[in-house]
Amino acid sequence: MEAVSKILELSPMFMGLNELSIDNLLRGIHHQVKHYKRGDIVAFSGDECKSLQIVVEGNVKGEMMDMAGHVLKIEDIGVPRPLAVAFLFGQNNRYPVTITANVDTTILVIPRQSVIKLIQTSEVFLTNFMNAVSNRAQFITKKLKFHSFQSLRGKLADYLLCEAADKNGIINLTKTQEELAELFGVARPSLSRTLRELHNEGLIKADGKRIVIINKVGLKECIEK
Amino acid sequence: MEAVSKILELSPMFMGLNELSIDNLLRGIHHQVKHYKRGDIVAFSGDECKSLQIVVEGNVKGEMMDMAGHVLKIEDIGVPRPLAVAFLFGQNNRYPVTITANVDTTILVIPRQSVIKLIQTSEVFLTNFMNAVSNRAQFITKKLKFHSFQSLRGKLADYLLCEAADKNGIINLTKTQEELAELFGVARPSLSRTLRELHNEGLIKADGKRIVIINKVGLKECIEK
DNA sequence: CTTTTATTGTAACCTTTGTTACATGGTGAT
DNA sequence: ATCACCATGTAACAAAGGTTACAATAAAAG
Repeated sequence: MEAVSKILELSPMFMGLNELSIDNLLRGIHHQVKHYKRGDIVAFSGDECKSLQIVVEGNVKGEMMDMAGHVLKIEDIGVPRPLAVAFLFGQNNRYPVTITANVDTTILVIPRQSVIKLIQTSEVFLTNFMNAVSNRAQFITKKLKFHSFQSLRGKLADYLLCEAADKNGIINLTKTQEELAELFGVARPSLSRTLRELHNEGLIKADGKRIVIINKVGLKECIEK
Repeated sequence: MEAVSKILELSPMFMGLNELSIDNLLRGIHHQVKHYKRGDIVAFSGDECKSLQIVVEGNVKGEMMDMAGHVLKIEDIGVPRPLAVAFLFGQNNRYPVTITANVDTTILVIPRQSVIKLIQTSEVFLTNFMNAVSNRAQFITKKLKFHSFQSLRGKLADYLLCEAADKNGIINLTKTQEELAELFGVARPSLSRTLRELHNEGLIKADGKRIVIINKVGLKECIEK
């Protein structure tokens, strides 16, 4: 716990403030620290969002899901990033995603009222907060575009090219196909099939987790810009 | 022009302030008024977003599009709503959509620097701005969910049920099928087909622009919650 | 009241992705 | 080594939606 403000120094919420100032700020407001075990649900989609939460240890994932069990993974959030920044104010203060701890995780919880106090007290925090909310909107907008216009082939090409950037075309997948499929919002066999197609067409060489990009230009052409 | 602050009184950006205070605020900052003719492009997707814009007359639409000419309409924005609130700060200050004037339109333009000044000067404006950015993020999140999980059938059912709410099941479509298709991000004949299917299945009675909901419960079951 | 243009209906066919099911292969625990 | 458990590969088939093309209407313009 003693190291929390040290960690927060690097957080989008507190960047630009030094450890001491952060300590002082935190001392003036209500806040608590919560611990979660791997697999614990931090927040359910639809829950009311009453506090700003900052991951100070471990990491969590946020995913949307429907009744039929379809999952769309939005992102992983690790140290020292905030959760649900864009759902603390405005008119719909409910988590749009379910937040699950990927590993044992510690989260700093700052209630809305205290966030307001922080905003009023620290101009730096205000600026950070505003930027963070804007960044969220921009991030989600990018997702919307990605999922609305990109075919599975395009999504995969885009992903592979990103992963391979400055690693001269060699990728070692860290995610399972199941995870990737959720990230793209598709069924796992579909992903597997498309991967195979890219392979058969000679654009990539896929062998388990190891993927080598053979034809970068061709792969780029798969992305519908 | 004399009426601008009167209009702004009702804007999400200035609500809670009276005409006089708004006048005073505006007098202290740089701003301009721009006029657009019906069909004019107010901003291209990808343009840098350097100013807050508020529609004071007419209305505009925002839509995403890809190279292949596919269009996803995001929304119409009319008096006295702001444009691009979430893209003024944060790291990616570029319009994610192309903004087009639906009719002759007048827009109040407030450069970023002046917005910062407004935020610093008026606590009400600050609160409004923060809420507006949050609302944007929430709105886009809802869209993402809608497009990711809902089949065309579901989108249509959802739309019809919303349109018919408190009009006891009778809808007079104001949009053309072309427009609806863009709103749902699908091809026009697909929309037409699905409409016909719902009709044939006895869930609705569709005759041109006039649609009557026959089986509300059945229609609700089309929505994948 | 025509003529023109925009909107709607619809069919045939194609492509993408989902669904289900099962085989294969790796990996860690006992 | 053996078992249990994932992750992966893959095939057959189904479903959703896109594409193209054209006919039938409706609406606006003259």
